[in-house]
Parts: sequence; structure tokens; C-alpha cells
Amino acid sequence: MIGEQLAHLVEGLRLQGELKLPSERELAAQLGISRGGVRKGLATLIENGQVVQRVGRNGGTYIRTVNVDSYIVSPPVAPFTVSRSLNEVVGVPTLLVDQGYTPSTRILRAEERDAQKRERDQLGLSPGQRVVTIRRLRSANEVPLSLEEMTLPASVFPDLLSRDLSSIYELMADGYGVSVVTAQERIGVGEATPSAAYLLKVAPGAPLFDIERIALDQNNRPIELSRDLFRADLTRLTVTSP
Amino acid sequence: MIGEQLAHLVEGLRLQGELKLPSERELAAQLGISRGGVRKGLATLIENGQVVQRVGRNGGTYIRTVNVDSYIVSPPVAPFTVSRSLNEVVGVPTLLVDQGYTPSTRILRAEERDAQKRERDQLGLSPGQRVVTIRRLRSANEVPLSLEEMTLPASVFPDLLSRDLSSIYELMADGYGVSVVTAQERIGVGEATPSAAYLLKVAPGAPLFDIERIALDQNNRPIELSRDLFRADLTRLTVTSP
DNA sequence: AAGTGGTCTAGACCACAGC
DNA sequence: CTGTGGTCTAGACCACTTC
Repeated sequence: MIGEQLAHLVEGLRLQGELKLPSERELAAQLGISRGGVRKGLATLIENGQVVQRVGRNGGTYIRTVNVDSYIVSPPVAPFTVSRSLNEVVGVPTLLVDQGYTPSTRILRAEERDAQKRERDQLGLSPGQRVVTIRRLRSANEVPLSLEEMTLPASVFPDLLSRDLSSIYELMADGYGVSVVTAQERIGVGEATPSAAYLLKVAPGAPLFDIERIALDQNNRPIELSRDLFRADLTRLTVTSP
Repeated sequence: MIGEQLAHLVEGLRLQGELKLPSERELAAQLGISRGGVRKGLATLIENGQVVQRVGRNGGTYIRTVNVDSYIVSPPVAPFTVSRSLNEVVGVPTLLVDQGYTPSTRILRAEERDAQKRERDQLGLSPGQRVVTIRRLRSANEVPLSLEEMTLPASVFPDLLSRDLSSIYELMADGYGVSVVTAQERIGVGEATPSAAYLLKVAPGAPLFDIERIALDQNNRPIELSRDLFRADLTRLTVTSP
């Protein structure tokens, strides 16, 4: 691979305090390869941020210097951002309306099935008991915001699948007299798989908040397991502790 | 750009239920361009996950089908993960020791200077008052974990710069009788700049938790502004609400 | 005007996977 | 053996930036 040769060359020049590489044409001649090969090799250096290029008369390929003074992350470019407070338990539609956005929900899938072992453990169910899982895509102002998968004990919410599933929290309260008062959440960051990327209209590999939640109702009974993927470019989490 | 032509072509084929594109050589002939141009165009489609290629006798360029059933994010590959609870205010060294890791801290920079407008507003200072800013790189078991920039009112912490700055929270309590009891945090995700990537030993563009914090002491006085960048692959945030 | 990177062409050889 | 993508070559023209 030509890329590795070039990487070594750049490392050597950096140690000598050199800032600029020869032009692509010169490099090709010196290394005895074609300009196309040089460009392919430089492409990986550019992708890794080791080198930048500038066109024009005094352009060229420049070695990036590490600047400890400016390590701040790049400001995201987003049409808007949604804030989600971790200090209170509210549903996404409520959240969005409160911030002036128009929420919409697309149900991707809803089904009832036997609870799996892990679900039984976390929801306190016995073997053979049923759960309802709902997979939804939520949007704010028609911009895709999050993918959510929610698992609920079927016994607590009979006939759930025939209801309007766009706002479960409202449905819990109004239809079943259950309110979520406490939630434990675990927040990580994951890369969007191609399918998630397609649904959320981001590039594959784009960062997503990956949030797992166990919610308890007013009787401290586990009532909901969730796995939410929020577009990281559109979402800010806020928390006041303790 | 050739890429756009190809994107339209792929969209058309997808609607017709076609799964496979012509070979690169055929495409070049049909579109009246060179194979190099075709490859360059396909490169962006591959990057966007719209298409995959396979080599060999029955290889070719295949259109990806979206599978709604498997949108879960890819599991991260990490040597270990550190959990940080958002329900309590503890310093990073304490946090790491509690989880069985060996913490280390490298001071990148520490200085005293005039407070800027935004800092004065947030810390409740008057023009001309001084602040101390400290920039640190924290590691767990010698693996870089986070970059932190902390800004403190100099008047509250006289002579701070001559102390051991590896654990500010301990220093606040033991040296100045100040304890942080409340903090407001705003959590986003950003991409590592090349400099941040170099220090944290991740690839440029890798996702980082970007956490801004305002901390209040026992008298509800703002005492600390912070901007922390945590490696997202190593960090999990947990919270129990309310 | 001169030199840079950005792009495209036409052709070649290679490694690989199936027939 | 055949057809695929993966890579490289040699050459050309373009847009852009600076002298």
C-alpha cells in the first residue's frame, strides 16, 4: 500500500520540522509511482487529519501541527436542537411540544409475544407471561429524531395494541391509571447502522445517543423497558444533580 | 459530479426491485465514462451504505435493502468502560478508584487571567476579577479517557496554581473548605478534532461526550465552569430520575 | 502566467470467488 | 477458466489561487 509509505514519509518530515510536502506531481516522480497512486495514499492521511491540502499557486500538502490550545470539538451543524432533561420523566411528544416543535410518530412495529429471560428478570415476570414491544420513529417538525423500542408487560396493559400508540405515557395515565414516576437510564453513544441511518436520515456511522431505560410506576413496580436511539446532532441532555 | 448520476440510477433500480447494478466496466460503457469515474461515484454510495460490493466470479455491486428489524447500533469495542453517575457530584479520580481503575492526570495547562464576559456572567464576577483555568488529560489504567477544562474564580481559591491540581474537588474541600453540592450539566456529542484525537488516542472525528457544567457550592454560589470531553467508547452515563 | 490540487480517461495487471 | 472488484499508470484538462 502506498498509503503506508507516505505515512512514514510524513512522520519523517514532521520530525525534521518540515511543514510542507512536495507537490503531488513531484512526489509521484520521487517515489517512482503515478500521481493517482500518490493521491490515493494522501487520501487516507487527509481522512486521518494528519495532512491538509490547499489549491492555488502557493497551495500544496501541509502537515498538520497539533495545537493543544484548540482541542474543542467542532460545533455541530444542525437545523435545531432538542433538549431532554434527565431530571423528570416525560414522553417525547410532550417534550417536543414544550419546546415549540411539532411532534410526529411513525409506528414501525408493534407486537405481543412471550417475554424473554432478560425481560422477565427486569420486569419481574414469570415464564410464559407476555410482553408488548413497540418500535417507533419520532420526528420533530418532520425531521427524524429518534428510534425507540419499548417493552411493556402485557398483563398490566391489556388490549394495548388496539389503542393509539403515538404517546404511550399519556395512554398509560389516561387509559390504565399508571404513571411513571422513576426511571433508571444508562446513556452511551453508538454508531448508526445502515438501517438506523436510513430511518433517521443520517449517514451510517453517525453518532447516536443510545439510552436504555427501566421505568417504575407509582408502586415501584417495573413497568417499562426501553432502548432509545437519539440523533446526537439534534439532542442535548440536561441534568441537575443531585 | 458522477456520484449524483449514479445515485439517481440506484434509486431508479431500487424502485424497479432491482438488486444488482451492472459491472463497473458495463456501467462505464453505458454511461460513456471511464471506469475510474464510475468507481469514484460508487465510492460515495458505498460510504453512505446505499450499496455494497463483492469481488469474485458472481460478485458485483448490490443495492442494500433496508432491514427494519436490525437497526440496533453496533456494539462498541472497548478495553473497558467507565460509568459516571449524574446523580452525584464526584471528581473523576474518585470515580475511577471506586470502579477499580488506576487514575492518572496530566496537567496540560494552568493559568490565571482576567475573566471574560461570559465567565463573569456565569460565575457572578465583576469586570477585572480573575479566574484560573486548568486543562487536564485524565487516564484510567494509562488509557486516555477525558480532556477537561475548568474555570474557577481566583478570589475563592487563592494561590491555587501552586497546589497539586490532579484532584480539584479534593483540593477544594481540604484546602479551601468549599464543597460542590449541586451541578447543572448539558450533555451533547461532538466529533474529536485532530488535536483532541491526538491527546485522547482516538481517530479524528471519533464521538466524544461533550459535557458543560456549572457547579454550585454549599452556599449556592457558582464556583466552577467546566467543559469536559469524554471518550464515548469508554464512558457510560447513568442517571436515576427524579 | 504559473503552479497547485480536483477530476476524468483509457488501459493494464492483480487477487479473488465461483463455474 | 472467467468475470468481478482492487489497484496502479500515464496523460490530460479544469478551477483556483497567488505572483
